[in-house]
Amino acid sequence: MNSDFTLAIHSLTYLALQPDRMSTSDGISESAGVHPVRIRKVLSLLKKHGFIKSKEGTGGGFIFNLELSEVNLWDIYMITSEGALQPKCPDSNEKCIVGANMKRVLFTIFLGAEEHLGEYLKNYTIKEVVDLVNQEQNSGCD
Amino acid sequence: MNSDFTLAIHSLTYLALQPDRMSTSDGISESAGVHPVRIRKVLSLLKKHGFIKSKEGTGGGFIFNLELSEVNLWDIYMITSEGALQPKCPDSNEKCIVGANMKRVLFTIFLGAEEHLGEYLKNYTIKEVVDLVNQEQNSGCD
DNA sequence: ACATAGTGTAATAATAATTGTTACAGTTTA
DNA sequence: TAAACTGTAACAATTATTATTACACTATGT
Repeated sequence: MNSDFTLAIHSLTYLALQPDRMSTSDGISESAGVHPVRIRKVLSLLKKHGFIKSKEGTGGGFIFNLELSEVNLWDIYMITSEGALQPKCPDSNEKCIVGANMKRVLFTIFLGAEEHLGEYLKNYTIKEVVDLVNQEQNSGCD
Repeated sequence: MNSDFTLAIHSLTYLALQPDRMSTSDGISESAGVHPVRIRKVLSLLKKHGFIKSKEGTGGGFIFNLELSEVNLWDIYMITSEGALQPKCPDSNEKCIVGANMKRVLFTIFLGAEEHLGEYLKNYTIKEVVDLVNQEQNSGCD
């Protein structure tokens, strides 16, 4: 699974815990253990879809723009990773009945798989994720 | 998605259509458009689990060992790709409540996602895949 | 017996995908 | 006008995947 998906979840969870102030890509990247530019790339997608707001300049950063329960993991999956389940089949032999048709058959099956996965992911909103993170009971940020 | 999974499905479908004679890794690799050594690697896993038989030497090759409807895509997934849904999270900051706990929370969620996917994949046996391939109606192998 | 056609598998090379880094333009605040 | 940010593009480094080579081993046919 694409790690943009989990970075997006991580970032949104981070923002959810800082509802009253802007968080910087540096802060989030330190929490997530990746480069700040990657965070900005992922968050730029989330912003485009209205999940968060951003502000440039001193004191700027990112902040949640919706209720936590309005954003579920399927939404995030679709934005960051739609089609990621699809296998990248090599071009197979069109002269063979298997080679010629397998790609289409698998495409259909995996399309269904993605939809099915969607039903599961819709059960988790950022609120649920935040609750799960809190349940694990560890120390807070520096 | 891991392409070992789809190569395994491709190979088994190929074998399903050649029930009376052995197929070689060369033949399958030509149909699938990959290197024969990869086919042998993937098929060696399937053999280990009893789905197929193989025979070395002249006239040897691979052949199905079960009823087509005894092998479903979840079985194949488990053999070739178990855990593939799990994202490879970078090591995040243990001093941050999000960084410290996100990995475990995501692990749990994705474990559930894989189980859920399993329910879907169990609906497809190789028999169904063969039927779908035949429905697409293209020319046969050389 | 021995040439031929196969599997089985390890080691390595090539390629592709992902991730990190640098650079810099633009924005906001003080 | 300096400092602290976002937004992006371009490029470098790393990692993962795939192809290839090599060769031991096995069975068959002559």
